[in-house]
Amino acid sequence: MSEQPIDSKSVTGRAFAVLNAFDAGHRHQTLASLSRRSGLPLTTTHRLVNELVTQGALMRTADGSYEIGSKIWRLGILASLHSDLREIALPYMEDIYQLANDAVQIGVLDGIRCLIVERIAGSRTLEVVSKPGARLPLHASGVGKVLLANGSKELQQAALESMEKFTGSTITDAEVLKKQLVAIKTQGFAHSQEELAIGATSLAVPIFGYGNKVIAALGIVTPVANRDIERMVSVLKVSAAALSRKLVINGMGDLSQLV
Amino acid sequence: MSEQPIDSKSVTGRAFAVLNAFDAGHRHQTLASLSRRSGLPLTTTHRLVNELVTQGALMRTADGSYEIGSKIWRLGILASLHSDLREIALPYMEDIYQLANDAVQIGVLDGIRCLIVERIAGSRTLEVVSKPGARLPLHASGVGKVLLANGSKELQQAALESMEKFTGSTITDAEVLKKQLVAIKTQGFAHSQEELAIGATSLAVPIFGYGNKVIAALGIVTPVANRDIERMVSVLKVSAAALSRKLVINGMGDLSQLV
DNA sequence: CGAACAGATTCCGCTCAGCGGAAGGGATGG
DNA sequence: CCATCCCTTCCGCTGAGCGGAATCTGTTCG
Repeated sequence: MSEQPIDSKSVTGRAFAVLNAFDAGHRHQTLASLSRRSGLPLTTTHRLVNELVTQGALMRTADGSYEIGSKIWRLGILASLHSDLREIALPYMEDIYQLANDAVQIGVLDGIRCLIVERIAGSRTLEVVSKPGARLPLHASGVGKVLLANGSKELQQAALESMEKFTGSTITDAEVLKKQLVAIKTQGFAHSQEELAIGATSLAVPIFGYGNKVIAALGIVTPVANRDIERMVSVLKVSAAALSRKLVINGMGDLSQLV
Repeated sequence: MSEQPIDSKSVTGRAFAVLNAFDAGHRHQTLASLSRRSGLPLTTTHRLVNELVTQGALMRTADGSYEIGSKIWRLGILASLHSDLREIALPYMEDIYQLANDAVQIGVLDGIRCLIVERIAGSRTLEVVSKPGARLPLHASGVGKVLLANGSKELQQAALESMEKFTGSTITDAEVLKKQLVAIKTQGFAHSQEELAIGATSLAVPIFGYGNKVIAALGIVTPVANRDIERMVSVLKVSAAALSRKLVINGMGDLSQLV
């Protein structure tokens, strides 16, 4: 919520302080707002913003506010995190979607959160809780749990220390979660029932890279929990296995693109 | 191909000169390559690149080369060009995909090209000719023709002057194309048969914004031309109409996000 | 195996681009 | 009509950024 800890030393640092003022909840901002959120003097912000606009990194909308420009978007899709994964994974995700008609998503580890890198959903699927770019908590989402269960000791410890409560079903007891993580690792899938949002149940399985290291998680989100879990887990596992193989073949078995 | 015309005046200008050195064909680059393509001295590039890496705008891969970092990607998906359109359009695209099983894509006008902003395709659809971020020629693609047919006189003139030949079927005669554009505008759909790539036929219809202004194009790409065109055009038109309405309702009837 | 090359990195003194306080417009609204 | 908020322009000071030169590393030749 508050000011970002920026190093306003270099110009690029300042420029990115401005850009970092944008997030999912602040996609349109006024100059003054950018100044406040970036912690930079208004005049400096003004100059930087103008420069960023001429570069196409920012856009001025009709109402005078600013938003991220198409240049940044076009650069962003070149990031292998997105580009490579998407190209390879989307077809498999489509196939799952055809079967399940639920939202299908892929997440990777990003700090102690799960970054949703790709997601598809039709018009009949439930409201979006997690769009691409969203960073879900590890302890309260299907994809998050998969990554957590296969993560390092340090990661687990860090995650277990900060378990925010989202719904009545959110697990906040470290011991309970620990047991679940063990089960998830042995059974090969995670289940989250309204732990992040009411009315959203999710199922997720790991995606493997080089040396069978877990590099991402593939999951679905269902409005209600009345699905045949066994069957869906099988479907997910089959897809994940095929996807894993393809990723490794295409030299993408690493994906250490975590900020 | 050659050096970009950059204004290396401001630091941001230089920084973006470096970033602009990346494109779909140059996703991984060495420092020297970046220096060459950006037109900046090696030392300067070196310093800028290091700063961009600390900002998370660039990433250094295992082999020492650089690529676009996740920070840029995360910022990019905040661009309304992507975010808004995607959120609203994807469900409709899914529905079309379910019916047709062909690649479905949406493009907007970007200079004298058609920028693919969203695209979905399953594992059984044909090889990717146009991923998101791709900039297709207006005269040789379904979506492009739709935008061109509904574009300004100036746009048409500019486009008609630079008609590159891609396949044997690519239209390069301005008069022939002009006639087609008239037909496209009256009939409300465009058809392109192997004009951009062999084995790729596309069908596209306009998406309307405020005041029935054409703001984007919705199209499908089929491996072969043996489809029932009439039927698919109907499906596309129905979806485009619903999508158009929804876009206007959600205040996105403008989309003048063209570089 | 040493020469020649291409890329990456560190160093450093000069200078001009960037800085931001101050002041001057517009809007909105009480 | 004054108060408040946001945006924009102006301008003199200064240190951040600049890039040539030198060094280091790894690769490809004859």
